[in-house]
Amino acid sequence: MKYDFASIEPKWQKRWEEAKVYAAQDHSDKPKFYGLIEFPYPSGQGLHVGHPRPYTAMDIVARKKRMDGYNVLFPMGFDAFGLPTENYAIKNHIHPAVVTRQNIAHFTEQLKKIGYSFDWDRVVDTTDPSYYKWTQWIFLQLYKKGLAYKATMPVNWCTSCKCVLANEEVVEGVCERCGSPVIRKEKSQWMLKITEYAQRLIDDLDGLDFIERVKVQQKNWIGRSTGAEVTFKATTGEDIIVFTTRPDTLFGATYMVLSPEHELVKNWLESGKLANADEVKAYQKAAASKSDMERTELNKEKTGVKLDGVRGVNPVSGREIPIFISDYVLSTYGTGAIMAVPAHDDRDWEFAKKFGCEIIEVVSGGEDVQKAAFTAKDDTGILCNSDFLNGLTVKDAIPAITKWLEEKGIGVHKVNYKLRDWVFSRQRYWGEPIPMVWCDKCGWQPLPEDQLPLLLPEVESYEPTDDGESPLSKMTDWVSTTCPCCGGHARRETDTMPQWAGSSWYFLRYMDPHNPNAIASKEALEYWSPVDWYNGGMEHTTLHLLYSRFWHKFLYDIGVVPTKEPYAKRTSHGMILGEGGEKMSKSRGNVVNPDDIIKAYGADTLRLYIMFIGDFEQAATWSDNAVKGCKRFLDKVWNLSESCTDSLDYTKENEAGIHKCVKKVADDIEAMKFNTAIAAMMTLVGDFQKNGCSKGDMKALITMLSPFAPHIAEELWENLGFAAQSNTMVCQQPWPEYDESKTVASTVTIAIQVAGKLRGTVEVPAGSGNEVIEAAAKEVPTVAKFLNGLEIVKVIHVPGKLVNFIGKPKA
RNA sequence: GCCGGUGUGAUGGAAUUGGUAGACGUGACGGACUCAAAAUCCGUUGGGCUAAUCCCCCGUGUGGGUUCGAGUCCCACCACCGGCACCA
Repeated sequence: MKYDFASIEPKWQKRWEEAKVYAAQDHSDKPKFYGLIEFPYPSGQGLHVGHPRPYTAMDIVARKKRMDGYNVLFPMGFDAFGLPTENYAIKNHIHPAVVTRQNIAHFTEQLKKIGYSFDWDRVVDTTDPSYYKWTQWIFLQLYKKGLAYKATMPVNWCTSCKCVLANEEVVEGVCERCGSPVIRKEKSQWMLKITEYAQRLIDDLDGLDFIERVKVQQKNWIGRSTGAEVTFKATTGEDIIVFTTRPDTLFGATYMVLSPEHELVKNWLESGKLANADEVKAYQKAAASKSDMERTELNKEKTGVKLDGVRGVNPVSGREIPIFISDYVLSTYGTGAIMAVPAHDDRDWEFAKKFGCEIIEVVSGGEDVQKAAFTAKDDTGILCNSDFLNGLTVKDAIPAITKWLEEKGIGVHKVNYKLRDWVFSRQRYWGEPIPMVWCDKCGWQPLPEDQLPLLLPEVESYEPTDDGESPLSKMTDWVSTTCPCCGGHARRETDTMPQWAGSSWYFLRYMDPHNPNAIASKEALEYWSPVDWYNGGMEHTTLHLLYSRFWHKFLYDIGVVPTKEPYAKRTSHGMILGEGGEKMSKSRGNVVNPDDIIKAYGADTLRLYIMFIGDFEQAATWSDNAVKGCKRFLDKVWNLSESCTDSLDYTKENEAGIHKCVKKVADDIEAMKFNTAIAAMMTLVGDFQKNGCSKGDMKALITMLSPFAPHIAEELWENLGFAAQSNTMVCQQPWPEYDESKTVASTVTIAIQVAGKLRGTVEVPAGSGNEVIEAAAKEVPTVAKFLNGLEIVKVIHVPGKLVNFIGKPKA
């Protein structure tokens, strides 16, 4: 009989589903394992080969854990709100909900064809009102704790999506999703105070088993820096508070710079303090109209305007210094104002050169500060021209001056973060409505919880508008409501939540997906938390992964979830590139559709290849040819099952190899080295072909293979009679036993080196003593040749591996 | 500029963490089977030297170093990839 994957695969998919073999148990004496992969956005194009890489990896892990006796939760769902669906709906005049339903059905069908062991009874869909009810509920809790607030500020505006973006969604000045330019727009937005959690988001990384680059990237993004806030006086009497990481250089502050949007500038303009008001206003206007792209452009020459009529006073030297406004000082970081120390900061130096400001060296040890700034922060710098700080190292001067400033009441130690609050409103239709109501009398009021979910209304047109109003604002019937506080006339918030809302807590819903009374029951949360292993893409490190950690910490604080962190372990997979090593894309025409591979070779071959393709964490290049190698391997396994002997014992020649393979594959799965696990099984199959094999040998092989290629494994399990015998499927089997003593061969090959160079090998009985090995080694002709004329001064033995003779020429 | 990663045959990638570099797969070449092809099976496949699949020499981005021994550790550099970037 031939290996007929096309009939085998649907057969077992059906049987698994009917027997619900992959359903997670809510109550169990077994230890629990919660394995999670990032749920997909169900796009119209369906799955591409990038999806199965993480899914197959976690599926193998989940299957292995079941074989190890765990109660496994391995769920799947759909992150279905979002712009592509909305845009597709607009173009094709179909309601986004209908499009979403179709896409989810298509994805589900495709995923089932690959044979994943998902618990299909726990599917979540973020667009389902019974789901987003709880997304809205979490928002209300955030609001009640003061962590959601409405603020008017310049925000990122995508010119193509016609929608605001979070900082995390802007990549190099363009929209992360569509690549269109992002401009700054003053808008009133719902914000989430993620900054309140900045320190905890850094600190709690320490206890987590996350791959290092994820931790590093999150820390960089949060961007903690320590320094001091120092109060300067303006000659007009106001305080100007600046943030600096180098309070030690305070004596070298020769001018100040405020961001163009700084409050004091407005005040001075309004009160007529500035002689060059027109010039200042013109600069403000120019800065405001710049896009993010222009503002962050590299090597851009510094611009700015000196304020005429107001000066600052250096609080330590008492000197009057000029004040500038410039867009190199950001209004959104620190206090929006800096003291400029051109001698010891590159940016200040550049600005000072252009505007002719004084450069005073206050840290010696570098080159001439008139030629370049000396920025070293280590012990190489010694303070000078700094009164009582003179002679101190930078490291010592920072705490000294900070203490002094605090005593004098003109400065405080201060920590700042680059992380900004999360801009949470979107001016689009296909998202969760924000459950807030505006009353002219009572202000913003949260919708009472018993009115959740606040359903997304049916609308005629969901087109975004140029003026930045949500499509929902046109639904006057829906918008118009009563105030929950005073009962008077009120208006609903018409913006919706960003895509990241639903995905910030979905892993909790899997624990108890149908609960109408809570995001999940206390018992379910206690039992399943935390996620034991979460695999996902690096692209979500400073988006979804950070946001969901923030939400989880908040839910922990209000007593909803039992753990501080949602995910105990985080791993990440590399991308699958098209043939030729380029990113797969429709325009390049190098997209591989998993359906085609399944049709031609079967799902098991697809699974095997996608895991064999290379190092799981690195990018890998797709190769149609290499797929065939995996198919050939499965063909060999199939043929062996038809030629094996009836014995249920391991064949003597294969026994050691099987035991080694059992250990190797188990270890490799845990370490996500699926490629070498498969290679080990390929080698074992080669041995079976050479030595012949028994049913018992095949039983071990099939069991090990089953997490990787589950369909063929079930079929062979049945064909060889194991199913009838045990009345189980192979996926319910325990992992084969490993006995180290069985792997010890009777002889070992010892490498022989002379002066560290390989000169031959020798076969000796296992456990031979050093003398025996040395004697045997010296007999080897190629070795003897090199030892001839040498006096051996030292012999190094590596047990079971190697012997190395060190000699010197005989006198 | 700062942070992180990677660099090994024609090719995707292995190497038990300092101990026989190139496992396993692909491709290529040779052979068996076949009228023939496909499929399958067997063999060869880093470079040099050679009659030789004997032996020897060279070989893991480059240059140094530590070590009996380095793809692996240290120092300096080069190239590519990713993240952050006027964050005071």
